[in-house]
Amino acid sequence: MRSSSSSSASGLPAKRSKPNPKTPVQRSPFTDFGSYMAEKNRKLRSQFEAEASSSSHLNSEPSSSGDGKGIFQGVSIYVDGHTVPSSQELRGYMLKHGGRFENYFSRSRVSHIICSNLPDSKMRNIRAFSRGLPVLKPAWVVDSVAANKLLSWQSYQLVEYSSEMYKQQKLSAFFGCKTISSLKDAELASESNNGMDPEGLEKSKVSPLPLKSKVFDRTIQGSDSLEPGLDKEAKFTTLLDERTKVEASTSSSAQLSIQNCSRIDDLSVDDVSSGEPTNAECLQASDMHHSTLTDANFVENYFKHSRLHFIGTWRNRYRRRFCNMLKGNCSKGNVGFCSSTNKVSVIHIDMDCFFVSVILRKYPELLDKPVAVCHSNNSQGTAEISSANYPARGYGISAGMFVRDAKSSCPNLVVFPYDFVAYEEVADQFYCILHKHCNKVQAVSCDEAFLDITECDDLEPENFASMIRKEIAETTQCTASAGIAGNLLMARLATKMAKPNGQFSIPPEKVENFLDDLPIMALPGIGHALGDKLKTRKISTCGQLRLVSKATLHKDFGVKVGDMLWNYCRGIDDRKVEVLKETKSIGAEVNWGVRFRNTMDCEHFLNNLSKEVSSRLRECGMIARTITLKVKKRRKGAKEPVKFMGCGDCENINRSMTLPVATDDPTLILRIAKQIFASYHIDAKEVRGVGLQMSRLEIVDGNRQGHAQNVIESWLKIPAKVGEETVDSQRVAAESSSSEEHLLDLQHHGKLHENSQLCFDRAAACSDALHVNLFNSSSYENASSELPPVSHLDMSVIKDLPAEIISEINVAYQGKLYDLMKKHHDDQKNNRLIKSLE
DNA sequence: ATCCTCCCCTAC
DNA sequence: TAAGGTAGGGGAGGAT
Ligand SMILES: Nc1ccn([C@H]2C[C@H](O)[C@@H](COP(=O)(O)OP(=O)(O)OP(=O)(O)O)O2)c(=O)n1
Ligand SMILES: [Mg+2]
Ligand SMILES: [Mg+2]
Ligand SMILES: [Mg+2]
Repeated sequence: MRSSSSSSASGLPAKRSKPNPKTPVQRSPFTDFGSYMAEKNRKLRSQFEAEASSSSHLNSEPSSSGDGKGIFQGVSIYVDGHTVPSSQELRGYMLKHGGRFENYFSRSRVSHIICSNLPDSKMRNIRAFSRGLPVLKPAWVVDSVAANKLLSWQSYQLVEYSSEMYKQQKLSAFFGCKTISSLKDAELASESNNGMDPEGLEKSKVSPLPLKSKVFDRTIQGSDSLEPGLDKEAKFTTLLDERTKVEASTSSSAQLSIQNCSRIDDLSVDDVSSGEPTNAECLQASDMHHSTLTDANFVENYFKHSRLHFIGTWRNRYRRRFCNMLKGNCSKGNVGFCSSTNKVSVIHIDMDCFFVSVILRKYPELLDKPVAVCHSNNSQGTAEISSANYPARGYGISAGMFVRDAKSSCPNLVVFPYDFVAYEEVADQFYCILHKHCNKVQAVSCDEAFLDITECDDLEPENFASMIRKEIAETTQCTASAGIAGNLLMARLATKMAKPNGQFSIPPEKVENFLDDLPIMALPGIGHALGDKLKTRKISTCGQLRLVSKATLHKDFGVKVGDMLWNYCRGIDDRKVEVLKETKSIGAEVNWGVRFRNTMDCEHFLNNLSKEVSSRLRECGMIARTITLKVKKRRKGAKEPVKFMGCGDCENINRSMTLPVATDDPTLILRIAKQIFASYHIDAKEVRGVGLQMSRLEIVDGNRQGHAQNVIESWLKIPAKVGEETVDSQRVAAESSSSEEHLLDLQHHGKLHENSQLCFDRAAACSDALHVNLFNSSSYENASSELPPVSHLDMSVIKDLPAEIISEINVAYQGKLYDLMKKHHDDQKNNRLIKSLE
């Protein structure tokens, strides 16, 4: 009540509501959602007003210049990197003149980013990082103070904003013309696809409709289509022996030829050991961006192209975009109270061959031809298939398979490159539709969710499913399939039966029969390891698994896993449809293209990874106490991996360290990571993968100032290590002091625990938290950042748009549009009321 | 018992 | 050439 009224007061040109709800009260944005949104909208409004006033060079905020509240009223800056004047001075200016200063970047709390000139290479990062907020020179603040008014920021921009490209993309998605969306990504595979790739082809055309060409026809000729009517067994058998990834050292094929390659010159290092060929010497000149040896910015570039990174990070983007939907959807609904009277009804819905379906919207004539999505079309290549459509699956092609294996079983396979922006858009549309029709949605992945429709009485489950599928197909031009059953397990199994483009219901009385011959591997939670273990016990179907006693299962697999097996093979599943639970860990790892010549290379990489992890923590508003370094080390005797630039057969070496105080400081994370790495005592040349994971998370304190003080305070309370009274963090970090290393060893052997905290010096705690972040600049991550502020939208126009489009725009604005529309609606009523009273 | 850390396993 | 990530569940075993 209270919060919703205050949010509506601040969300609008709230001239007649109280001028400014007192700002100094800073509540945690994450504990009070209403005020969080209110604050967010307030920020956007002030930004809008600052922009609007730019032509006249006057601040349009009526109160701010007149009533002494200060010229920076409503302005909240984040200072990135070193500036002149210093960030502390800028902070002083802001606070003195009614503005705010944020120590940490947050899209919701920052209205302007202040940054000094940077080298070109860093510009891109800033651009991505700014997320649509103006990036300005410090002079904007200084000059404004001097002029005693808020000056237009336009002429102080550090980065010119040309977001037109993206806006067009976004609009094209709304109106179903999909000509532009992947032009930019087309070059990805065009180089490798030898002109056989229809994506590359399209680049040379302007027509929105793909025309057939000779090359094109040749690629698709002679493909057989898959016989449609597969029965249950057939649908599930592929799951049994799909194991294709064997790291055997077949010496024959695509081994890299060892060449005399020129030494990399931008990182002059001369201690490359002689004798055996080094990592650097194994590379060819054309490898520029494919390994850590040649690409100083490898981490960022790698993630930009990684499909697994895309699907792995999607959940957090969803969390942010649909946070308001997640809030109202409390999962405590029917936990069995009403289920006695009303049978629980669950729908599982999953897009059909998602990545392929998305691209085939532009090539409908290929729908019945074998098509896959993959980085490479090279029939010798070890690139992995991401998704294969159903005709392709008829040839045994499935996700994770090497493209050379796929092409060898199906030479006519058409391969498309990735289009992550498009997947993101379709996923948004998908979830928009789900949330529109159901308030109990459990997101599983970017193309898959559970719905609890027990309380959607107005429609039979089957009709509900077909209604939703129809809307998804019409909106996204991609098909989804649905499973309907009495619990999550059976609904998920039903979906497999339903695919492609269908739906399937398993009523309770059919459950036993359905499961009898079902291969156990088809059960969720049973993968290769469990499958093998059961196979040695001569168990391969659910029917056979049912014959094993619960006690035996407990003994062999533990209580929880034993229960799961016992329940699932009987179709029992107690889980409820739930919203996303709180995050427990945040991490980043790279196990491809990792090749180091020496420790320096490795530490450079750790530096980038620390920044990456730090920025991910900050995006989530989290800090962490435990840092885990994960390293993959080439196993003794293992050859160069069969997969190009892969990690091959490795030993995993993981070790964690818990800090006295939670952090998100990249400098501190780096220091710990280096220490742990040093404690491994391994040769950097043997490293094939590196990861950093942060756990023991805490939600960041709303008041960062207080937090920073606490950190410093508690760090200062820790007694300094003997013989380490100098606090030169740079030096200590750089030389990786051997005493620290020993301390870590001791700790790991259980001799020290609390004392291990001593190995961090005070400088780390006091180190300046401001720094240049290396944010990911993948376009899908900024998907909604380059739009105009939501306050620019004209509600009277918006409200007349088709619901579909409103919904899309709402997603683009992370749900803020609906809020604003509601406020607009309420305000209209108020206006009328006020008018009638006057 | 409960909480750790260090794994392995699973899913997309 | 090619982009083998991410996060949660849970078991084993040790510390408390
Ligand atoms: N090993 C995997 C599994 C999945 N994906 C990506 C591509 C898929 O399109 C998407 C969704 O995964 P699904 O398991 O839902 O597979 P599909 O949607 O492709 O096929 P299906 O029709 O079986 O759902 O995730 C991937 O890149 N690599
Ligand atoms: Mg799918
Ligand atoms: Mg899926
Ligand atoms: Mg399984």
